[in-house]
Amino acid sequence: MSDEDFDLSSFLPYALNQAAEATSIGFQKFYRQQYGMLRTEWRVLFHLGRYGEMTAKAICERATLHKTKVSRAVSALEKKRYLLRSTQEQDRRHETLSLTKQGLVVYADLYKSARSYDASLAAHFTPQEREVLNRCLNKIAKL
Amino acid sequence: MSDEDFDLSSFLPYALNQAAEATSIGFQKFYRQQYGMLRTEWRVLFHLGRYGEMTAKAICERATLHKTKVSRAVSALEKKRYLLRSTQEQDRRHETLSLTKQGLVVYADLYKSARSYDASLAAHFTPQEREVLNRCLNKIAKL
DNA sequence: TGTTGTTAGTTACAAAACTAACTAATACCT
DNA sequence: AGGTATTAGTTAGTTTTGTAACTAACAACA
Repeated sequence: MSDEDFDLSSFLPYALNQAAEATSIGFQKFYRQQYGMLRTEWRVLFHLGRYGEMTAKAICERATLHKTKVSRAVSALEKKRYLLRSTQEQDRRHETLSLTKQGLVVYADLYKSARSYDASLAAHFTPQEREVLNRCLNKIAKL
Repeated sequence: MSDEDFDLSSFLPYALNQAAEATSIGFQKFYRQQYGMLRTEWRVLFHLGRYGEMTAKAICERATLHKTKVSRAVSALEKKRYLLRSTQEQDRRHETLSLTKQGLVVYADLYKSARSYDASLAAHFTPQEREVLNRCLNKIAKL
């Protein structure tokens, strides 16, 4: 690659950020406008809805999120009555988080929105492109 | 796709964010640790170094950045003596931004780092994968 | 000329994120 | 048992971002 070809759009961290931001802004309206949620809150909600009850620590690890961010998201979701905490008896440092009825309803709605939003993005690509894109992104995320 | 297959790693906005964050963290050490720069500052510096002098407005448009963000980055770069502003005579609302000698040196160094960092990322993929990845990301960014 | 509208860029205030220090519970080791 | 180290999670203070209102310069047109 010659020097002239290396502009920002071919610099992977930049291209990833631009693409990530573009899609995030589009999806925000579902969780932000409709439910007043922040991105981290949506992620925590999704984790609990999709994978079942777990501790904040487990969410941190699965989502690569810092514990302070998760702690605040959990508080916010609790205040909205979307989740419940329950301290584990055998080790009172852990608290199991689980969605309330209302939380499950919100999750179900956002889950549907996520799927259809994802489908609308996917429509711009061939199945092969989607496969490559998905594989590469997940590989990068684990670097 | 069945419901069970739709987890976060296959949700494009999420996968993009995770990948973007992973690569950004890796590249931060170059501009942040070495030069105390923020991401927006690096982007502005790169624009001026790569494409030559231009106004803040032009940078906003090329980089899809909000004007307040650019305004602050320009002030920071000016304070570091990496760039100069000069008000255009024919329309005194515009100011042309250009890198100082020192700014050019920093740009050259970060440019080299960016290229080698990018190459180290690219090494994980086949030329074909890189091509698909690049094309898809730039397409998404323009949606 | 004067009024209205637009544009480039800045500033002020509020929201959100990051870092580091903290608390409370438990484990480990003597 | 008692002291030290870890671990889960929270809180406090700073930095960074986002939003909206602002200033200054110019344009357009009566």
